[in-house]
Amino acid sequence: MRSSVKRSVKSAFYSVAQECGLEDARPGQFDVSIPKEEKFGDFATNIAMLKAPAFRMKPRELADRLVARIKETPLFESVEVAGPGFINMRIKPVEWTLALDQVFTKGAAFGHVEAGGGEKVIVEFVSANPTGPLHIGHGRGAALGDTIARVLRAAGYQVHTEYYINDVGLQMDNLGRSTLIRARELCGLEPGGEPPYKGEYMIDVARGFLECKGRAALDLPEEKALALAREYAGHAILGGIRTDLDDFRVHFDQWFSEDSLHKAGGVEDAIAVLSAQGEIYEKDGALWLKTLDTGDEKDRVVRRANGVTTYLAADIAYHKNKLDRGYHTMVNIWGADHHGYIPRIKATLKALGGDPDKLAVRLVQIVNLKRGGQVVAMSTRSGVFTTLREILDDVGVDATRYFFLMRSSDAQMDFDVDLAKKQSDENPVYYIQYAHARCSNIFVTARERGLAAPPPMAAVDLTLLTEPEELRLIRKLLELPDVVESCARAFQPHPLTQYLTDTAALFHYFYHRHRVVTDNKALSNARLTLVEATRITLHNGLFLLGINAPDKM
RNA sequence: GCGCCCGUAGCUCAGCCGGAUAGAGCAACGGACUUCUAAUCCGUAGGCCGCAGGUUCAAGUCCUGCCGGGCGCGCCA
Repeated sequence: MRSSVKRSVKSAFYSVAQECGLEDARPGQFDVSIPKEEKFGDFATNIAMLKAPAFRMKPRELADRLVARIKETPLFESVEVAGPGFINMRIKPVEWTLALDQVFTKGAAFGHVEAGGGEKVIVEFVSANPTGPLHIGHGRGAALGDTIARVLRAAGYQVHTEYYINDVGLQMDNLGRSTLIRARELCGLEPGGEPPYKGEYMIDVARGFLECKGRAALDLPEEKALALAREYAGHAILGGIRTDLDDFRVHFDQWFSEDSLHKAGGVEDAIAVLSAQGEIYEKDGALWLKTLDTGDEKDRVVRRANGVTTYLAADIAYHKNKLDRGYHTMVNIWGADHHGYIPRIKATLKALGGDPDKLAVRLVQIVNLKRGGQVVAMSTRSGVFTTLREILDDVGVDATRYFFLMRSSDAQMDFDVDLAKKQSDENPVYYIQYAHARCSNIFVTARERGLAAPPPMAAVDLTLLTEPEELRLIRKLLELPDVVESCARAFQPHPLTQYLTDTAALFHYFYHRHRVVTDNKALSNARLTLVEATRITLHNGLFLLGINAPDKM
């Protein structure tokens, strides 16, 4: 609906421009927004205020002339100038009700838009080191990345999701060492030091290691035992991570191993290419990448003096790999503590001849865990953290996802576990789900009364929907495509949660004022159709958030 | 010291490219179940948008400087 209005305003603009002898005037960027106050109409535009100088007119004067033209479109009931030069437009109610038809013709695809034009996008997220279970902070990134991927798909992009596994290096050695130390403890042997990873989960990993490889593994030479432990523990922990993510309804198209990158020579290859471009130089025996001129604070080492490549080198190779795979846009969801990394990867892309703007990094701010009113600091190394698993078991998938998604990702948040548990019944997600269940239940009642529910479209006269509560709801339902598009553009899904809350509120409001199933069969059919449109909208919106839409609660 | 994020109702947070009288949920208070689910609805109350300047028809929004909170500034990953 908004796009139809925008077209009308544009064509009015060109007409007026011609009248004024300004043939080459362009409307440029202007707003067609939904006013906060209903009395201002269905849509408002600020175009007259923006373009008045170009026409050498006062805003209201230009607005008057535009109004005369806009009015010619039969879509509008009224078009008027208001305030400093806003043009307020009201759509004929019947146009709204008839537009409801698109919800049914699109069905499960209602809300989808073509904005992406099939462009290839890769969304990389979570990518937690396989050295411990996912904690609550990873959960936030997982919910965000997965939902961004869903929204981008709905917006017409070809989306690939990926988890990058840092399965090499010092941390994996530490993991292996922790496993061996815990295993020796379990066998009553001299542990041989403190485990680098102190979390209790390491004891379970060690137990699994002993069951799988046998006690004899401990008698192997240190190097062999370590390699065995490292490999076993890495797989075991990654398996747990996959299970947690599956249960959180987060599924990846690909799990990309850093180790595979090394083995395929990708890292050396990337360094060679960048060297050939003159982007890498040698100093103090190490190789440095020129990142300074892309906004970094200093150049960065990619290969140490001892010949070992750095973490950055692998990441460069990984992003080169993404570039080579032909993605138009690369979305990375990172923890906020990695923000210093953005200039480095952008520098890499630039050096490789790619467009640094292809990389869109969304930083996820810290999740502070609150328990008994106390903020608990978390650290994988010390083993003090609340796992995603624990939250899922306590709070449930739906509420947890909603909780993470209802806030902007770049604001820190406190996750008050006690509150989330205690007040789970009052979590706003239930408000939306309840609206959906209510829709379904109305159909049950309607069928009991012998009505087809939802009714076949041919039997429905939508123009019977004339109550303000009905029209308000219809207007909101038809906003979904706009919301999806703007969420996709910003890589930011949280407006969708607000939209669904608003939609549910308007539905509950309608429900309390009007009976759907009555003796008036024609009206009942029209209202049942509205209920079905609401149900489809809520269902599709919840799906984008990865939240269930129950038929019964 | 430098860089990034945040500061809006008692609490948790929305407020997009500047637009009309700054919103939602929770908490508080008062109402509504013989009627399709009361996990709902209606009403009341609650604000120096951190502070100070600047830009303009218009600033919570943009710019500058402070104040407060968080994070980052490794030949760690």
